[in-house]
Amino acid sequence: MDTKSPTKYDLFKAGCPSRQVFDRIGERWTFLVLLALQDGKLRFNELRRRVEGISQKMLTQTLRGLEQDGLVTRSVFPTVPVTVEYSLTPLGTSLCGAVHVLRNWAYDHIEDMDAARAAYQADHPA
Amino acid sequence: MDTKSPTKYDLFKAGCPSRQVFDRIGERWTFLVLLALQDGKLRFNELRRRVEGISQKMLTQTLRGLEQDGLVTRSVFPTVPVTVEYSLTPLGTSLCGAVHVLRNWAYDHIEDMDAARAAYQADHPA
DNA sequence: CTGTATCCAGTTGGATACTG
DNA sequence: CAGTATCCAACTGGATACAG
Repeated sequence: MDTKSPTKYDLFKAGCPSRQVFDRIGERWTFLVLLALQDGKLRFNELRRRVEGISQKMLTQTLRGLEQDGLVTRSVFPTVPVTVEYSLTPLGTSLCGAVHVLRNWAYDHIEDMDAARAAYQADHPA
Repeated sequence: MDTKSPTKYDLFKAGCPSRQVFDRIGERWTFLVLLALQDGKLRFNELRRRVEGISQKMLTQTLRGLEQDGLVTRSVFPTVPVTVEYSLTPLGTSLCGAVHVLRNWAYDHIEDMDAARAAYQADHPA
């Protein structure tokens, strides 16, 4: 059991590991960039095209965050113009596995959630 | 295989199930409230005390979101003053399972991420 | 106790222009 | 190609006051 004791890290305390990771994952684009890289390395603009709706600014920012956390590797090749490749680190690949569980849950239950929202609207007239 | 085909829901398209669920989970307090309820029903102020740092406004807002998505049930008892209990629905309990995978990943790998951030700082002097 | 309503400072993130 | 820099409109969320 590698998991730290609840005494050291309280789930409901600020700054616990869960909050750190969920803060990163919750950044809206992070999990998409992570999943986009799971099949192998991609260049900046390839990523940009792959993830619908992401702006250049947010892609840069998201990648920097992932790089800092040791989840993604940035490789620069001194071609002209420059070539930059991004790929998952082993840690990033590992996180991807956990993200997939949530992703699969989403696909399997989205209709239940949609139905619940419709029912809620019906019960709560404007 | 219940998972919908990639044709119907493209992971990288706006509005796909993953984005909807991650948007909700990513709301900073959502996953904490979800996990706080996994051991049974709680009242509003019990939840408030359990989740460190959440404001009354955000707790209300988070609970309304979870309720709309069919993840949490709100029960009002006409006592004086009023008593309100929140509990997970089966759908919410199901989501909790997926959230736990990510939570456990966080506990198991937070030190790797901390180390990566320290290394990044060392390599990128201000 | 369990909220709702309002104010407002801080953050987010797109658009745009520019660089090596 | 792969960014950086800047502006700014929109959204977020805490604090506070009030209510059933």
